[in-house]
Amino acid sequence: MIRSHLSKILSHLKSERFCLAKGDSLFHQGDQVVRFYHVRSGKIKLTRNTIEGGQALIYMALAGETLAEASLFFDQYHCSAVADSESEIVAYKKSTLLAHFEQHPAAMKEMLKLFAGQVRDLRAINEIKNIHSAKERILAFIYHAMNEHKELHLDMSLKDVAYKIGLAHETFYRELKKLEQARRLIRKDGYIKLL
Amino acid sequence: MIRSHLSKILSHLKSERFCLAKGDSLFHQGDQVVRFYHVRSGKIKLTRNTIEGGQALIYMALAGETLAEASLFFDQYHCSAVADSESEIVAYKKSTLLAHFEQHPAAMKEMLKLFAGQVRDLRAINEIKNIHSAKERILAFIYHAMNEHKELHLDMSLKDVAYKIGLAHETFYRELKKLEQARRLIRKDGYIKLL
DNA sequence: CGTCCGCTTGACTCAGATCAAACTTGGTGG
DNA sequence: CCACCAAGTTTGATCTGAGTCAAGCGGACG
Repeated sequence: MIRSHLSKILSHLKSERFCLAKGDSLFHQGDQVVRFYHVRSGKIKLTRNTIEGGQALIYMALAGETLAEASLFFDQYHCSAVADSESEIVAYKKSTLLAHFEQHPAAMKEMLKLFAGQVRDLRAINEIKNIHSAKERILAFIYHAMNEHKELHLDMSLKDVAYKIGLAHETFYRELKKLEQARRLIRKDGYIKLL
Repeated sequence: MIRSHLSKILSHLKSERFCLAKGDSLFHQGDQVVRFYHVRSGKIKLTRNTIEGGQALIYMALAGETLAEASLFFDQYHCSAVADSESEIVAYKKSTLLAHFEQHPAAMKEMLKLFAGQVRDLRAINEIKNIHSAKERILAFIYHAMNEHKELHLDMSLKDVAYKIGLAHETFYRELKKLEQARRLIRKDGYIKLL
């Protein structure tokens, strides 16, 4: 899991702070890009209008992550952002940020590193989604996301994890239970420990 | 589809040129990262060793694309690269590239833009893979990847496209045929045109 | 106290994976 | 020029496992 160190990079930059209640909107698809956001706490659901007129979750930005990275270089947001729980957001003006990068290449380099990690991470999830067996898919995800102690701290609901790896949440619960019964892992609180 | 403009960014930088025959290896998972690669022609298959000891395709880098972006900031390659057809590769020393970025922030900014686009693209594919219906998944992919004329130029085999969107190639062929018979699209040569 | 939502389990169904086989196509080499 | 091979494409038949619907539980929160 790639975690942002953005706050370090941009600590002395002028910023705004927003506190959102669940359901509050941050921006809408098609809006002019003015700000770049960093999630301090809570979670922000990014959705996109689908062809059929529905809404599809494209990403769940958790505490410590940034969102709409690509928007920095585009004029309009290509997705909408809504708080999925009470959230605290730090926002930087897009123009301020780009100007800062002009003058501080080191900050830009950190940003580049951050994005590179994102690319790596997304490709891994993409690969995982090609595993058809639910059990193997779950194991692959845990291997991918766990820390060096073979532990996975779940900073989101199991339902969201299920979505993240492309499984129906019922299937996810079931397979997780089976894996636990087969002594492949232990679950407690917000942790999963691989055996 | 995000296409690289890397050659423009790095045109005057010292580089090496490799010509690979199909099957030739560029680097292996675990190798020390020395160079950063840009595909001029052909295609490079990126694979990763799976837990079970197999090989999983994680990305097919086509002409104009870069590969192993994340490796710029890591010591080892996290995947292996093998030419999937006769390919021409331009390589830059990692150290040269990073030094160039130090002195030319504009180049780094272009790179940042490139990565940001990649992130956007990968999230889109991720979203597409969550669509369960094969037919809808295929349509969503075409919508995503087509140009302004509702045409999609396939620079890879249908089999690879099937893999890219996470379908068994048989299913992909079948649904494509159905869509063609239902006059939703036209297929000819390496093109798909939406109606 | 009621509502919401994540979690859990059961039963059923079917769409897509899988196995199998044939046919194109392109390239290689004798 | 043809024989041959490899790989992509196509179609058929079968089957299974994951999606879906449904229903109940429990904790958080106002």
